[in-house]
Amino acid sequence: MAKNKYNLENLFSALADRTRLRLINLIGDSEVCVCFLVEILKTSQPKISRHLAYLRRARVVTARREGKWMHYRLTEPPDEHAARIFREVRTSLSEHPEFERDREKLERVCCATQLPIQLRRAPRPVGIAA
Amino acid sequence: MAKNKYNLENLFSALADRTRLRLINLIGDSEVCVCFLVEILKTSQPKISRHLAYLRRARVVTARREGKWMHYRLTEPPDEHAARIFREVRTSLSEHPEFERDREKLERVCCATQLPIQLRRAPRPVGIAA
DNA sequence: GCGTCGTATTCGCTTATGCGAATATGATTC
DNA sequence: GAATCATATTCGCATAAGCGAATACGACGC
Repeated sequence: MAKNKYNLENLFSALADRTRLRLINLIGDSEVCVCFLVEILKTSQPKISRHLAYLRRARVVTARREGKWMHYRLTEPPDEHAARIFREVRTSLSEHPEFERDREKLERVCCATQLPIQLRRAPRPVGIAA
Repeated sequence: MAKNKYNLENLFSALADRTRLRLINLIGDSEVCVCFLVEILKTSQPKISRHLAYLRRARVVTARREGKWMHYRLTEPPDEHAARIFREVRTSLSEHPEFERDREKLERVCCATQLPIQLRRAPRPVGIAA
């Protein structure tokens, strides 16, 4: 990445990492709080945060603060071609078994009547009306 | 890259470089000799060769030897999703002005009645009947 | 065989990327 | 204001990627 001018290479660099693909897949059409991402991916919070920053720079996610919590949602990259490719990538992820499992896990965790202790007070992901 | 198992990250790593995108774009639906790629991209031969090796490892090109010359053509990556994404990428490149210019230049050079000196004996790119 | 041509690889080097650990920031609660 | 919670950033290090220069390889021509 590194460069400021938007180009396709930046998009592909952002996508060239397993953790980031999993994040994109998990966020999907919802707006998801960081703490859920940390919980589902069973990864350290700084690592998740850094990868989210990477995705922000590539302009494929946007963040919204709500009190202590940060919510992330996917966004269309500015370049038209990049946007088309990104949609195709999301479709691919959604059909990939390995990534489906992550989404199912998020579903299970956030829809359970009892959230795990570390998420007790966290705002649950919300679907975005497309 | 580095890993052997085929996955999406490998594809994106391969695409995350300007020179490689230009190579993919230049090869397009034809089979192109390395010497043309070197000539059009005005880059050193070892650099082109290394990037082609990278693309080979990502399984998006295949090479064919003909005497002293190596011909490269694009190929569908093995994974179905990767293949869909790759097609989308190719379409995007074909519509991008910056990349169009490269193709026009290749067209001009290889269709000229007189090839430049360093390409005098080189086999011209040939279109592939899809 | 020897030289040459087209291409591929290796060798140092520099820069970029990813990581865990520690620390900083920003908002909330008391 | 102090403590705490959720998140972001910095630091130091290890590994990977990209580059030019030099070299190796493989096929051809003599």
